[in-house]
Amino acid sequence: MRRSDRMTAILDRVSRLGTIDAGVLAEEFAVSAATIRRDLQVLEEQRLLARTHGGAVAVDVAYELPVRYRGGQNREAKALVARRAATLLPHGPLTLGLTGGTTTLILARLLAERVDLTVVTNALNIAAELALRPRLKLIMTGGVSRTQSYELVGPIADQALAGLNMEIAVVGVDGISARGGLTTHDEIEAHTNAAMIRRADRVMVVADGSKVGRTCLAGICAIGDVAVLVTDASADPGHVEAIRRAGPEVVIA
Amino acid sequence: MRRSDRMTAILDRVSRLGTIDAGVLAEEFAVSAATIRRDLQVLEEQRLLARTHGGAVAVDVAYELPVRYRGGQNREAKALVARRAATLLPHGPLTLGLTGGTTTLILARLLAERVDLTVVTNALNIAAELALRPRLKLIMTGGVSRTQSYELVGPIADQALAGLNMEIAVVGVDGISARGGLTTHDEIEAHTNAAMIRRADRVMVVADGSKVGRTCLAGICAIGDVAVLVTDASADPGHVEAIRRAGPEVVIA
DNA sequence: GACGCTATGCGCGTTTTCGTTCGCCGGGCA
DNA sequence: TGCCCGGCGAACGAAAACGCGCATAGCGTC
Repeated sequence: MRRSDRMTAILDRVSRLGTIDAGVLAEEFAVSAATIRRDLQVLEEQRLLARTHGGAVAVDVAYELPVRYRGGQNREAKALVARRAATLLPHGPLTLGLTGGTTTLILARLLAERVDLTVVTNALNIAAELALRPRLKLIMTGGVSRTQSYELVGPIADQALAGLNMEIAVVGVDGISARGGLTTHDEIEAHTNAAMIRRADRVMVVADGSKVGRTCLAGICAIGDVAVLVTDASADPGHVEAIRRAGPEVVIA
Repeated sequence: MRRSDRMTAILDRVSRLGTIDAGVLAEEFAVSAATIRRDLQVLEEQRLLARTHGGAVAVDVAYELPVRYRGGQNREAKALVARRAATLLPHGPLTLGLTGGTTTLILARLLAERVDLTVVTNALNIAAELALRPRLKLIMTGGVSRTQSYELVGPIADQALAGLNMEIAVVGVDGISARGGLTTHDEIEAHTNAAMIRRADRVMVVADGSKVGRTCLAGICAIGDVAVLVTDASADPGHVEAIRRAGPEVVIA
């Protein structure tokens, strides 16, 4: 197993369990304790976790991962969710809103060949992907670029959204739960996502199982505003049931 | 198997799995590790993935958009003009507007490492190029995407620009002449470019010699609104002289 | 057939990674 | 107090991966 994969796995574990033991990690990855110590040191330098005697603990707020360690996380799950979400979209002319996120990006790629489609997005990577396709109409909100997530946010984005109406908004979130509603790591991003949701007739949330039941720093909207949640089988059944009772239809990809 | 096929396969894998191992790829495609490394290097240069030790991980933005319009034409001249234009920009904090165009794109790349820089642009390819640079602030106008030029235009763009002020606007045009002023082939694009010019203290036009003296369909603004024109030695001296008399300083790269 | 270009494989020196070993520190225990 | 012991940091060496230069082979053009 390569270093970057090991780092990803460590981050995944520490964010799920809250605390990890260096000895256990060494055994599990079949590497020496020194290697684990070096890994933890690097991750601590990047403020992705905090070291303790004998292991490490998660930092308070979930952190946005640098690209090199974000790579594989739940990639297949995201692709699965995106494909399922694509099948749920109606045929024929459609105006669609897309927020930023890996899952929405994959969905955008799947939609690239559709005709009669108008896409509104505040995500630069999605726009870059769709700008090549002459068959669909692409509208970007403006705004200030966030380097971590390629999203455009702020008053310019909000103002642009205020003048648009979408039939369906597909929203990628960092957390969704019955109690916390939709949440994300960044409060400005949350505000812009909320602005898009307000202009949409229906809200579809795409989130791989790791996001279900999680609550992050910034709230976007209440769970009742969501029409459909598309997730995968790794989602905790208890949380899924709670969300279902709160209103949204839940589709397991 | 040809190189391009291999590259495509690599991209497909990395986008599905999120992470790949160079050794596995070499074995699977029956080529040497050196070849795989070269492939990965090319793909990384195009920002289609990120290399790690022993392999690569997926990234979420494909930011090298193919050039749609007269890509190769006057390429050296455009690069020359862009480099000269970059030297004319003041040091220190600066708020800069950039319209779409090949020359402005090259200029954007030259500015990528600067600090204390705020860039306002309506060009998707420029934004995609700059989005990853954490040192500079990037603001996009929104708007409807034009597939030919990657520019965002229309009322959303105009509205976004109305709330911004730039010290310098760098404008790429299809034609500039003493009589016709600044012109371009598309009237909607012209309108948005004019909106940006109105919000700028100074206007700098970058245009290779073939544009000088030419007048195109849609007018952007009068020649008197331009502070500086940067062009190259292939520009017709008569037209240059006429422009100089009309007001703008003319710099030959 | 000669040529120029590109892709590929190989060899070599360099860098990165990882395991091992050593000494240090702090806590528990006789 | 003296001893042991687990975890930590630093240093060294081996192995793997890397970058670079060079030679070769395929391919299209003239």
